[in-house]
Amino acid sequence: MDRKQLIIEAATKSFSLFGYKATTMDQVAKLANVGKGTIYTFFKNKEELFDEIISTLIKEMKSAAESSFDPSLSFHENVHRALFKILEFRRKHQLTIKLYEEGKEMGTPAVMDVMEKMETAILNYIKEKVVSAIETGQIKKCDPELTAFVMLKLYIALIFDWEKKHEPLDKEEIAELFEQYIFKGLSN
Amino acid sequence: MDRKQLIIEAATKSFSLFGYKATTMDQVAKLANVGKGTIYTFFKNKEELFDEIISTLIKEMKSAAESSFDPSLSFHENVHRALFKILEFRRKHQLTIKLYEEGKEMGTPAVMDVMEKMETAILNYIKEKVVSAIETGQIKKCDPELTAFVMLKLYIALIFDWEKKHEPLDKEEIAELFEQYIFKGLSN
DNA sequence: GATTGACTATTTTGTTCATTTAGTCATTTC
DNA sequence: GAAATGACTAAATGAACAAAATAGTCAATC
Repeated sequence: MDRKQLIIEAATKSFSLFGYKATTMDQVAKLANVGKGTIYTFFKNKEELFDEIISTLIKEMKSAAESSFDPSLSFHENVHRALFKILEFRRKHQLTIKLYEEGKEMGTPAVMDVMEKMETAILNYIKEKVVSAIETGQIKKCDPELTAFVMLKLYIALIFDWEKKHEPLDKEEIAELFEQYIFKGLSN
Repeated sequence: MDRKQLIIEAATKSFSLFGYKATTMDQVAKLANVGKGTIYTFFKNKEELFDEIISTLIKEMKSAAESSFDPSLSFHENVHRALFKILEFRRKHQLTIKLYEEGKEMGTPAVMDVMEKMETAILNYIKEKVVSAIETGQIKKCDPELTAFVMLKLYIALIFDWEKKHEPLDKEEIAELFEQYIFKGLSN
């Protein structure tokens, strides 16, 4: 039985359910059916355990997005597919939501750090895709970094902020809005 | 001498300097050279005094935006001018900065309420402009509320969030980006 | 009748002390 | 003897209480 994996799974479960701060190492040990000391043979401390989980999450997200990417399709279409994948992914992963909330309303430093890391990873991924879309002439010339930033902010605004005062938007609506605002433009 | 006005001015000064929570009614009374009881002959309580100040601020913001509106220019040029005026206003005004900070890092309920009220006022203003732009056929048919929301979020992201990790964008750059993303679209 | 500031009830803040928790390490287990 | 463990410690957190500050009142004053 892979003890390290057991620990990671237990910690992921607890972080997803209760957040970073409210997860104790005793709890993780108990959940993993492992002595607390064992955790410290694999991870230097709580934050490093957390970091490993997040790094894995980032890798999983990237490969989920990548697997939905089809170079024979248009950039536009690929953004749709990647968006759908990430949206599905997000629903499955309680963890991201929990952490986003904890970062915002408690400002737990370890969580803030990790969210920044995630944001940077996502921005770099989008940026890379934007660069190749410009190269292949699929979209207009634009600043890739700024464009990635705008796309992510729009996404976050639609997913998290809009829900605060309105009915949540479903996958199709979000994809449609992206198309309307970012790709086609409002001008007649 | 208009005692009510003196109170409002003193309170505005103190809110701007110290924020809502750190402003005491004793302080306001002293600053206004007025007995504390006098404040309560004009305002039911601290929050109502605060509300009156903010309502005035919102009115001032609206008229600042309105004054920058030029019907001979295109819709998107006007939207940009109006939004920029509002955000510039917000930045210049010590009070809004202080309140923005207090809302974000202390979450003072009265401040949060008021910030929401401000955001709603801005959103309604944009929405109204979007509605008439759709009617006059200047932009495509779209959900005015969602469009106002997206525009405001994009502006805030470009003006406040982008600066956290990059060189600030100037007025012209922001205007161009807004046109590029929202109005023209990225598609070729 | 308007104004006031001493007064009160409530909230906020500071402090102490008990509990919880991250991380260690001597002991146990296989 | 290497890996695993959980009782242990130092540090962080939070509960409980006391003290201070503050919003709002109201009888006295102008």
